[in-house]
Amino acid sequence: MEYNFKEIEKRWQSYWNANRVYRVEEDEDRPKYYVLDMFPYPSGAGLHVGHPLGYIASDIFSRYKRLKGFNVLHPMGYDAYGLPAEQYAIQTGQHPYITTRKNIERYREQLDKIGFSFDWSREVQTCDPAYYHWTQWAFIQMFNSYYCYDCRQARPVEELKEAFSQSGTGGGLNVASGGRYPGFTAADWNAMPVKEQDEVLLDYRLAYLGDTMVNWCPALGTVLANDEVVNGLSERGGHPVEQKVMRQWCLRVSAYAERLLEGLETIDWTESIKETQRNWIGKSEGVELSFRLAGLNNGRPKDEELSFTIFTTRADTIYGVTFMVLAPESEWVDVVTTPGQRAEVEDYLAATKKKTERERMADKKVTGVFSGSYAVNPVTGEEIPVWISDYVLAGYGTGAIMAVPGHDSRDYAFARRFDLPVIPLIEGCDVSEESFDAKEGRMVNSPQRGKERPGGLVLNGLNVKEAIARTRAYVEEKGLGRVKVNYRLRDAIFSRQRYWGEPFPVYYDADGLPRMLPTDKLPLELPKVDRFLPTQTGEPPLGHADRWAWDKAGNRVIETSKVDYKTVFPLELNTMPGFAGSSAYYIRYMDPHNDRELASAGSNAYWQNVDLYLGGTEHATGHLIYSRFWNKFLYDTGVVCRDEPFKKLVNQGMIQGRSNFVYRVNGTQTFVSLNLKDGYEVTPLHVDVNIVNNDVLDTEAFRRWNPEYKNAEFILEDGRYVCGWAVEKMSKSMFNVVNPDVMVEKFGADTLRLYEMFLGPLEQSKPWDTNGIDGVHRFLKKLWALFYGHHADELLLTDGEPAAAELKALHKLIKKVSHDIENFSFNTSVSAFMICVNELTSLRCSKRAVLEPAVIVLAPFAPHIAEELWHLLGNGSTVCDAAWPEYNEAYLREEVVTYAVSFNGKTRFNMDLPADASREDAEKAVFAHRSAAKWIEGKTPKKVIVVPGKIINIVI
RNA sequence: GCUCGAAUGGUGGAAUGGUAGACACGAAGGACUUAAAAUCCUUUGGCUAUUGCGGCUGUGCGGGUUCGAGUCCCGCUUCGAGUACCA
Repeated sequence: MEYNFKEIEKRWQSYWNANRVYRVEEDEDRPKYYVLDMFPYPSGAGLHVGHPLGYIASDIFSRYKRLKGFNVLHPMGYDAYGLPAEQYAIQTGQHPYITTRKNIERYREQLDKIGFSFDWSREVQTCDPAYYHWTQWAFIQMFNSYYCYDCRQARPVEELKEAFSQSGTGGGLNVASGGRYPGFTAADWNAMPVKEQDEVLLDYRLAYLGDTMVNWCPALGTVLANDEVVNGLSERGGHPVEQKVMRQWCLRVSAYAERLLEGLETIDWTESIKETQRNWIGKSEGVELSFRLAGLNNGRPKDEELSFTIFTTRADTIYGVTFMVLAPESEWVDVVTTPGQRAEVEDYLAATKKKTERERMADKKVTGVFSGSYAVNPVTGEEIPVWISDYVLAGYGTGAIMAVPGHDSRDYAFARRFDLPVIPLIEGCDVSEESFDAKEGRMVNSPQRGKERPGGLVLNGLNVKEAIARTRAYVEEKGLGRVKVNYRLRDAIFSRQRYWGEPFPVYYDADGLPRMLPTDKLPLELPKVDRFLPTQTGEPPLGHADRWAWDKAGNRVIETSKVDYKTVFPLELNTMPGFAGSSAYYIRYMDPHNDRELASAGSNAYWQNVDLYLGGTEHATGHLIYSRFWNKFLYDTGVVCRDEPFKKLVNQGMIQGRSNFVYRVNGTQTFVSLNLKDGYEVTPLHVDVNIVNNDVLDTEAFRRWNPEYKNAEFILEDGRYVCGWAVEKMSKSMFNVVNPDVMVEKFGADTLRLYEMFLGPLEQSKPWDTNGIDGVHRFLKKLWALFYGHHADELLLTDGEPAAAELKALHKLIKKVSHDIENFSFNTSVSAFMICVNELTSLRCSKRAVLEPAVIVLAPFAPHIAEELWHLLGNGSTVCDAAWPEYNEAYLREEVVTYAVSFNGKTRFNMDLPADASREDAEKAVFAHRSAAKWIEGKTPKKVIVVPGKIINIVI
């Protein structure tokens, strides 16, 4: 009987489905294990062969853990809200409700063909109201919380109110805020109208409405988070992005910066992705220093001292400060600009405002303008000019810097452009061509000779590290500033002016202040709006929903399109961004049908957090930061029991496309084979990889492929047309997209699964290349032949006692595969299967006692054929319920071991010895060996090194 | 610029400091076939030697540690990924 994979796979897929084989329930008697894949965006293009790579790996691991006796949670769902889904809907001119449903169906169909062990009863879809109920709920919890740095956790805003009414902002409060309001006393607070109090509180909430500089993308008609902007262009679609101040919902992710950083030490992720997150969080320790403005009156009373604050990590360079720079957006710009400079400054501000972020970056020209004012160096007392330039960012630090051109390359470029002085501060450094940015060397000119002040700061002779410490101490002692830790991590902008996302559970009261919906009114469902397209002006499409309002009785208004704001309040028109729905989905899988809470305490206590998370590195600074933040917040509020969501993270590499080329002789319809093309003037053209097999073109299919080529002629080599190839991104335009369905159709799911693993190490990016798939398919046929022979129809199975060689082949396999799975080295496991089957074939082994454990070991990799064989072996239940076999070292022991004998490190001959020979035995035997004398040449060996079982090296 | 990672045959890739190139593809030759497909067998890093047992060389480059280095250390080169006016 032939290996009929189509029939086998169909049979077992429907069996697993009908018998709910992969359904899991909490089971206190078994240890849990939670394996999670990053759930997909159901895009219109469907799955290509790259997508299942991680799913196959996690499926192997899940099945393995299950065979090892764990209760494995392995769910799947769809991240269906957000930009990609909506862009696809716009492109195809269909409503996102329709496209999303269709795309999900298509994904499911494709996934089902590959034979995954997902528990589909736990499926979640982020666009399902029953799911985003809890996204909205979490948002409300964040709105009702503030962050306390002292207790290092989120606390209810009620507590903050209490503290304000007791002692205002005094009383040692150390909490996260936007710093928009100056400090106040308890009396101030208690005298404030409620409306004003609410506005102040908004500046402390973890979910807050703030006027922030945002990344506005006109083409997409929405703002974007920092991680959605790449090189000043939108990640989706590559549209230009500009900076704009807008009132937006934000999440105070920055409050968690330190915990997000520290948490990395407790989790098992690759060093590179941890490093990426560390850089993204961007912790830097430095000092904030106040600089007084010199003699500036600008219409103010002369005695009023004005000073602004800067942040620096290089406090040691204080003696090299030759000018100050403010960001154009800094609130101090207006203050420092003198009447004489006003016109010039305003021209400059207008010019920088016009530029987009991208233009600012692309434009390497150094620009800036003098404000007319001078600041006083707090250490030297010198007056230095204050400039304005867009190389200083408003969003980082204080939006103002002290410029040290001698030791900062950007300051250096600015100083050279505007002819400002450069003072070297490190012994022997040369600043005639460039600045000396390295933090090493001995300080000089600090202070410069003749400029010493009594009791002043002296850094000369110290190294940079010491100088930084000395300066910090001095600054604190003299009250010139304070030690400050800055983070690059910004708050996440949480509003999108788009239709296809979670509506905010927010309405605006008569004062225009945001109010949360009562949680018992959730979910607030997304209204079905026909005009869902984004707008260039930033008016959210939900504005087209004519009944999008909330009445005082607490109901969504459904009766009237005339909104009477005496009785009815407008609902928030923005929707949440893509990462909202994906930030806590792993919690929802624990208890997906619970309509009272995100997940019950019991289910969370059982499943805890994700043991193994598989996905691409592209989410390093997006989803993987937001999820950790979201989870930490829920941890603070006691909803989940673990501080970190994902214990172990494995990143699968990307599958690139492997494009094929044909070479058309210029001006003809003649195509010349790869190795003959040098004799012709040719143009390489992409050709559909699906009509190329092992780089050989199916010429007939090529003529049919495109009407343009129906009369194509070929110049062949050895009777074949050989195509060229290149590794490129997998994309339709390069005709290199390979669909998993095609592979399943041609070779079967088991072959596809094995082959994707065989391709190379999981973490490595690699091109999809079908050139080797035959070998894997052949392996399955050989395995089949162990049971059925090649052409015979009778079963070869026997019940005999296995021979030593057979047991050895089996136990070698179990050992290798057990090891490999634990180390995610699936490619070498596939090799181990091939070796084992080859050995058993040459031993003509069809013994049940050998084949049965081998089938169990294969089951995670190729579940369909394993299930079929498992039943052939006479087993009733499914192979998924079997137990993973343990290997026995005793069968692996060799009776004889070959030693390599070397003289002075050169291997000269091999020698067999009993496996249990001691070092002494080995030493004795080597001198007795007939080949030894030739190499020893009568000399006395100085030393003999014996590596048991491997090497004997004789040093002469 | 900074950070991280990688470099091994024609190709994908193996190799706890111990006979480099497992396994697979491709290629060459052969068996079975009228033929093809399928299947099986042999060879396959390079150079060299062949009548046989062989010899030399070889893991991007240059050093080092070691009896012994693809593997560890130092210094480069190239490629890839991430990140960037972050003071």
